[in-house]
Amino acid sequence: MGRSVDTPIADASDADPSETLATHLTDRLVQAIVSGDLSSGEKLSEPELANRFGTSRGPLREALQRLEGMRLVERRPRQGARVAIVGLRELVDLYAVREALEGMACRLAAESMDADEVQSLRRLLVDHERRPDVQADRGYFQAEALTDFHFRIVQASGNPELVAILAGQLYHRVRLYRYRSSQISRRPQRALKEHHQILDAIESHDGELAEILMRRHIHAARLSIEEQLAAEM
Amino acid sequence: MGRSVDTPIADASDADPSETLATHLTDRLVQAIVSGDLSSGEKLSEPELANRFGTSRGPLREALQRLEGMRLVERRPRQGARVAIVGLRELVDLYAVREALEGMACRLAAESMDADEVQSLRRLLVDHERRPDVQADRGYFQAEALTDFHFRIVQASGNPELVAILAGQLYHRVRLYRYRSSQISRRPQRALKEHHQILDAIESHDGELAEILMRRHIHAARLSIEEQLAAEM
DNA sequence: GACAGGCGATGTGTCGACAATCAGTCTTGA
DNA sequence: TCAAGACTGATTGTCGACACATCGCCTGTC
Repeated sequence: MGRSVDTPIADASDADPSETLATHLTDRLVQAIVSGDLSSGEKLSEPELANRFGTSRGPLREALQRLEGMRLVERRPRQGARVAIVGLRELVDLYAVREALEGMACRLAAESMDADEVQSLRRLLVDHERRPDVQADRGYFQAEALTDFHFRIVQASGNPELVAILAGQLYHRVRLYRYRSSQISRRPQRALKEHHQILDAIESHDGELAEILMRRHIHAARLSIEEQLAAEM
Repeated sequence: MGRSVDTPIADASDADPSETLATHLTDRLVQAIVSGDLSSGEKLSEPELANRFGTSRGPLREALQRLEGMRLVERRPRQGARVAIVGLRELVDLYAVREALEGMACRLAAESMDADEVQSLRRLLVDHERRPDVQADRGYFQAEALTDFHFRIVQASGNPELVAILAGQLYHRVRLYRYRSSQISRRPQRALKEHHQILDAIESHDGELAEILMRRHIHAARLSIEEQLAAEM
């Protein structure tokens, strides 16, 4: 299937051994969406995107299909695809689900995590502490930091169904929130401290406490969002 | 919410008004899978299925993609698609997630459900009571019954993210369990009674109690599954 | 001046075709 | 006899093309 050599778009690295074009496109589209390159609610034209990424509409359609599965885009039968809109209202619902799910994950993690893993997570938190934005007491939670700590706890839960739901779609949607600048995370120092407390509970294998702390941690963030939502109206 | 209200669809049988071939295929494949027509772990050949359903590989591929999103099939890059395998082990994890999520849904439903909806649900339970398999004290929970009661409570939660997760994928996977004959539901009469109790709590807007009862309800089922899993080994 | 209806252009849904890859079988050598 | 390698057949990933629906614009009429 002669991939023309003159395609200007320099794909990260072609000759995908176990990856397919659609997988690559999916990743790049996710990146483009959460980074804001494709803005919320924007119409996604298949021919244009296909041309932009140097492929045909086939793989691109498949990628869009996957994004729809992650609920990052919404497709209407003959109207095309649009980037999903995640506003404060949706974020509140998302955090409510996170509260239930991550609370559960945290309890499971506390029951099964070994000392090495706890050590590794502790180092992660120490790393976070040193970041300049945290030192300035703002901006901690966004981007990878959220994913890092929470994601690793979720993975440590040992429940693949749970991991699939949270890491497979919920987190993507959370990242899609368009104004994810400063609102979500109130007081980074505070959040970081809570992370330490959660890890303490995990370290002592106190599942019940770990769950309570994680729920409270997320609940606080949710309240902060709700407050902001109320102020907005 | 976002459903279009202005489409006065009189008859939506053939001549797809707002449906596409891929959606039809998705429904039929889901049906074929949960009904056991396509057995667990079976290899799904694209040409064969396309021929069988009278379409080309394009829409079929899209349908498979969606089934992968529901985690009803697993696709490996160049190896094709297989029907997912949901055994007792996976079922246990699934029920653990259900416990957390439906408990939450039940609390929300209790807080927001009005008298009419409660009435309607009560009628549903009375209907279930009259079914012969329930009278014989076996077989209650399977198939639509599960979907009916639980699904409607989930919908009443008013949290679209929650609905998407549970109704959009988790329930499909639960239905995929291959030996869903008698094991899951222990004592239908008992389960039915619990359903009534849950509804009672919802009726009196006691969210906390409703959540506890629902969690206990699902937890009992999970314990039953775990027991069976232990016995199997 | 505003609204309804027609017209063109773009886009989506669907199809068939081709190249690379994978699974299974057969052959060949030790 | 068994193992390794080559071959054949089928299947997947990808592409380009075509019909119909949808969107936006223009025109004509009230």
